Amino acid sequence: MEHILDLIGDYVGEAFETAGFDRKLGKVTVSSRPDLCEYQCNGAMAGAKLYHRPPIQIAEAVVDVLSGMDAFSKAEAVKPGFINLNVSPEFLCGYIKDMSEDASFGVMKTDKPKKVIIDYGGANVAKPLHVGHLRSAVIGESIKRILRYLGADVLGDVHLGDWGLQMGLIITEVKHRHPELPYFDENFTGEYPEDAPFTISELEEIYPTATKKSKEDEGYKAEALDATYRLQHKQRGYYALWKHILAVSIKDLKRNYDSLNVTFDLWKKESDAQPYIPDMVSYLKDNGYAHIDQGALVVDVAEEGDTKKIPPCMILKSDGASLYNTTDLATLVMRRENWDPDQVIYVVDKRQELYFTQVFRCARKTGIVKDGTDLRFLGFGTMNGKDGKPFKTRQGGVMRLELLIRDINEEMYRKIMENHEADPEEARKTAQIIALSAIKYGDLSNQASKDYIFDVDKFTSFEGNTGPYLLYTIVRIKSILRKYLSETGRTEEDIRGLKILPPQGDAEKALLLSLTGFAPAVEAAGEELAPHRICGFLYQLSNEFNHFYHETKILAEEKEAQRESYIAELELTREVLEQGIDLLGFSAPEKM
RNA sequence: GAGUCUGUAGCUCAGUUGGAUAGAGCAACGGCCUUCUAAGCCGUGGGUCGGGGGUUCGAAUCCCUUCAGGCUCGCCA
Repeated sequence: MEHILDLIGDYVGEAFETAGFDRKLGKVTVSSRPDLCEYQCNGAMAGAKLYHRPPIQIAEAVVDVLSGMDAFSKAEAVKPGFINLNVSPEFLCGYIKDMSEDASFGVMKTDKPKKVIIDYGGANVAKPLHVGHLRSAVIGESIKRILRYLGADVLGDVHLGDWGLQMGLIITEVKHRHPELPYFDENFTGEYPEDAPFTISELEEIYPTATKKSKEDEGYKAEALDATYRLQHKQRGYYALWKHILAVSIKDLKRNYDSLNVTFDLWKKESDAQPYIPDMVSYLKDNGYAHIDQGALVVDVAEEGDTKKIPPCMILKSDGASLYNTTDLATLVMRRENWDPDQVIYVVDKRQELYFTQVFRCARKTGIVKDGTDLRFLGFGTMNGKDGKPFKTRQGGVMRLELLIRDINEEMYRKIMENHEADPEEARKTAQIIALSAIKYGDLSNQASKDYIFDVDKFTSFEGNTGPYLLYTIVRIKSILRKYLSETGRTEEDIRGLKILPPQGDAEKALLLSLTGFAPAVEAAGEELAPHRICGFLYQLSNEFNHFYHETKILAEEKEAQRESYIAELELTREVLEQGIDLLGFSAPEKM
């Protein structure tokens, strides 16, 4: 379905052509001066040089043609050479009708779906999620939904950190506490227990304890290194214990991500990429890509035109061990073999940008990814506290994500109970829904690449440009629709068949005009990987709706056809808003 | 030191890729609830878009310069 801007642009282009100018000049944008007009075209000014004529003359000639067209209720040429346009209510109504019948509200799905893997989440096994993980999860989830909505074939991969010294540390600490366990008996040949010898909360305590010990005690550290080595060489008992760590930890991570409404299609781990490393390393060596420098195996990735020296991409450390780069490159090998993606998007802290530049260049240069694979780095800024410094607990420690969410849920629950009489159980559920919208919208409404301030007070006050405001708007609409159904005895199916009439008043027209912005907003968000574009659209739409709501008696409207038209408009607004917040990764309650 | 990002109202942020008089929300002040949810709506005040040059019909947006801050800069992830 063609966008309204293109549709109008076609008319204006035609008018340019009829008046004797290039139709390319007929590009139309939403007006920057809504007090003057709805849409504008600046092509006359661009054409002034081309045709050596004053822009206003060109504009006037074009306006002469436009005035005869049914699509416009106003077309005028203004001072330097602006062409100001209002669309006719009938034209707008026609577009809205098409939009409401379109399954994706006018969004153009790609006919050739590309295969995309989004690498987000960034969780580590045996470590609780903390606030630092929030942005990756929230932004990545939204990007996944947006691209999928645009028709791409998308896989979200959590890419779990489950390899390396951290695992050795945990195993060592477990060994110290329970040396009698069969995992540490090298002569043990039987079946290992099915249940893990620790719970998730024990696991979360074991890791920091072990880290602390290893820093203070050389012997302990050596033990951990040894355990890591044994694990990586799949010593039976260690490997079995590691499996327990994974199982316990992943179960807990899933629970946490679920509570954020974040889901992954792939639960791949760093360890899954390990088998690809040896072949990859020999490939890099044999083809002359990698060479030894200062004892380490590296691939040069400097390119002409670099504004600074880009250090080489290190493949193996001077002790021969692999490192993060190795795993990430091997992961690309694995992804190519298993899924052959056209695009891989990394949603990670922006401080890793240089590092990923190295990895991307190395992957392209060496053919680890096929030509044309689009490797995208979507770096996000730091989540800061009110003081502008990285978000911390009151004690100055790292804030666990679970606790942050719980705090906001509590605060929300308190607010609901304070404002309304509500069933406590119902209120708990509603509080969760609203709190999630507050957290996610607070993040997504900012540009991802910028640092942003996570102000708990602001988010729990829920006024203005916030998630709860959007939910409130949706709930209002739902409430009216419910009442309409019960008054008329009609079904939700009936509502979809109601006819939309050309808008009568300014508020109604503004609402419909605002609705037409859905497709461009979603497409822009997809192209720029920028969910905040959708936030901006939804906020504007909500404003227009609330304005319309206050000006219009909907259920009390006397003319039935008009009332039905209002209801149909409400339904479309609701559908668009709910689709919009779904793309952001949250949903609306029935009441609040 | 080099590179890079950021700088817009007291605070938090937008600004549709160069358009007209730079917009919201908080905070401040003033209105609107016997009528579809007031978590709302309407209004008032608040700006040298860090500073300075340039490009052009036209700049918050592009170029140069300068100031301030953040981040990064080979064996961590």
